[in-house]
Amino acid sequence: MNLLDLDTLSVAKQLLGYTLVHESDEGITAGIIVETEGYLQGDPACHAYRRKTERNAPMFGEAGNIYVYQIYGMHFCVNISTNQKDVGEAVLIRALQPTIGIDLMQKRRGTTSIKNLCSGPAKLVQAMQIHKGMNDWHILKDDLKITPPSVIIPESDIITTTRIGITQGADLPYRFYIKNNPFISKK
DNA sequence: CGTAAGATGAAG
DNA sequence: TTCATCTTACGG
Repeated sequence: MNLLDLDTLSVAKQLLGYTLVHESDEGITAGIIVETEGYLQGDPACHAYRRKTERNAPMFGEAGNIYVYQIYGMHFCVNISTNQKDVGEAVLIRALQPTIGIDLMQKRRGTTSIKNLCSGPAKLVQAMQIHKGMNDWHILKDDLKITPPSVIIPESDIITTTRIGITQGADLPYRFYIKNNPFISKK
């Protein structure tokens, strides 16, 4: 079965353990996805809740389409579009456990603490040098890609909670992370 | 058109 | 707890 054929919340869970890799001009950086959130149709926190606009258009692409947006005027976050074409749903990547190119991440982030490199959606975007030009790239076909886990994360090691930093839909249990992992976005 | 709020992070 | 910072999207 193909990961991207699943429904959005299933993709959000199964993405845990996958490695996100960016082959940039400066070098390769990579990290294990340890925290995700789902954004669905009918969900008021979803950028595609109301209608398709220039900003959220990548969410309506085929599953695997990349959606990068700017928030608070200074930060960027990265999502992977899910479901079929023309359905505005996606999974937000919230945290990585750094594995490759840690020196490069430290340089880009301006900090040496490994735990502080990718423990937040805007942090990992900076560490991995993800940018808006990646909109409409595909997560299996381009220089920003995912590779499967060597060991699948068991269901019992996946924690489900409400999402972070939103006011609408704050009660929906659409956030997932790997149990006991020290690299998630909260202490 | 004007403007409030936003899927954050760092510093105080 | 505050603030930096600016685009998007909604209301008038």
